[in-house]
Amino acid sequence: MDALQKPENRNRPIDQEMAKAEEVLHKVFGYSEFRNRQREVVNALLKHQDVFAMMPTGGGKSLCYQLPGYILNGLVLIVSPLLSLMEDQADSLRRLGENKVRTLNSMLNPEERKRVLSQLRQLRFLFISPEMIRQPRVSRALEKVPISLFVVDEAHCISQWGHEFRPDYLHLAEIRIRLGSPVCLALTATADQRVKKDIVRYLHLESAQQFLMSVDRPNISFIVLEAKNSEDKTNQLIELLGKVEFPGIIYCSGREWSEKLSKDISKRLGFRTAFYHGGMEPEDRRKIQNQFLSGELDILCCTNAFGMGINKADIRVVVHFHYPSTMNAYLQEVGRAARDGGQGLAVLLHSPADDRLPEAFIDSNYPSPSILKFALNQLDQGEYQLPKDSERFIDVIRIMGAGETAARFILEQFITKSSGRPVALLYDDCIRLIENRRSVQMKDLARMRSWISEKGCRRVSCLSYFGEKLETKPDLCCDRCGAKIGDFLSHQHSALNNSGIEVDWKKRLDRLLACEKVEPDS
DNA sequence: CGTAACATTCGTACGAATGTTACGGTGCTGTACT
Repeated sequence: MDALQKPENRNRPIDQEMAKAEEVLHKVFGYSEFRNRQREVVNALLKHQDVFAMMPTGGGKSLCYQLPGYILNGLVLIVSPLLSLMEDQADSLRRLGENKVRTLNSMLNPEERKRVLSQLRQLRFLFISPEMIRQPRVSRALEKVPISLFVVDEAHCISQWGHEFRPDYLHLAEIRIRLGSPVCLALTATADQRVKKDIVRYLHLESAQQFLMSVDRPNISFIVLEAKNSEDKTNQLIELLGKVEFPGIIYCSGREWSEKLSKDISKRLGFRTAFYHGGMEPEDRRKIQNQFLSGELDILCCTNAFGMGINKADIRVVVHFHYPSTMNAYLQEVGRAARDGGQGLAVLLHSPADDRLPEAFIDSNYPSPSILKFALNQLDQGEYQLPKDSERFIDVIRIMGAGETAARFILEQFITKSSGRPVALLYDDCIRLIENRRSVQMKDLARMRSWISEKGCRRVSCLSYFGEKLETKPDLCCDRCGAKIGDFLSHQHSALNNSGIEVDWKKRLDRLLACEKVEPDS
């Protein structure tokens, strides 16, 4: 214990608070001691200080807001990006015996929502989306209730999604002020310099205590493989997967690719595979996710839809069949490997043809100048009653050729910036904003690309981007430091005889049968 | 960039060959319809 610590809070001596925290840690959570920097985070929150914490997934982030919920007076409000994540987190609290926990989202019918809003004073934890919390009816109800802690889980979403994809993320600071500026806790596993800056800026965390653990994962090795085209990449992938340990995740940039690779791997290697992307039904996504988590799948082929909130300790390999457009996203995805402390492998397959796709994604976030001009004029002339007609507006703009994100971007700009200003000025603002944002995203993309063609140590280069220095280099660091696929040969393949045919027929049969179940048509 | 779906062109005047264009990723929400 910190016996020398000064009692900094007059009403509640801090050591007494922390003694209480220890007690809750044992009695409610059943842990004998704090892990990582949980103690410091909890201590700061109990002293009513804002906290920005960066900890690896599985490092015990949830406890940082759960525990203070049992000591502070008032509601712990947790802003969470995904419905499934909210439900999972609420369930895990219920499993601890907590019944004063609710979620507030579109899965509830109107009566259930009303009931939750009328019960706020009796609750300890409320999970909510950034979109829901921004609704006037909801924020008005929350204003009337004492909020002990304003938690933003997966806070990198502010930077990664807030500017274009989910603009409500950029309005959390306003909401926080409206709720009486409660103590704020921002949590994430991965934040590069720019993401950190955005989190601080858009949550008003300038004076927050920062507990930032290193993003370095010494037990994950980095390898980049060059390929001529996608056929070459597929072959290299199959060859690779035939050698290394699983389970593994293959990230690709298209839904169709995830399905195709899943079928190819299953056909050519007999592995238990499945695919996962945003175009699937929620039940199917849940089913596949559970199968992967419980070890019923060897390989999961997916888009970037998969992974947030996923905590599977024994993932051995993460392959990027296409590369993401930021180092932050890359490290986030790679960081899902080897949480158990065993050896992990991150392989990026690169072919020249891949280089256009990320730019196409960036561009699809914004409308063309002509569509922007047309849309703003329509809105300005009152062609649409907002918010009633917003979906009709989105549809019209999409038919003109803009993506949904681009269409919503226009609407968001109009709603937040138009009041009483000439539409021409708003147009100029939008053009300037688009240029700025595009250049920021292109810089991130350029950084990602330069990492791929990096001649020096990939770990050193990656860490420097996150503002860190490499302390000690692991033996199997990266391809530039001499690591090769051959260093990661699976023990499971010692069961292969010289002809390459697996001897363990029972295992092989199990796998083939499982494939039938996952993909009945192949 | 690569692919697929559609359009145009050629001559085998209705099916094959070639040309053009659109698309690619992440999720919340409310409301009106079946």
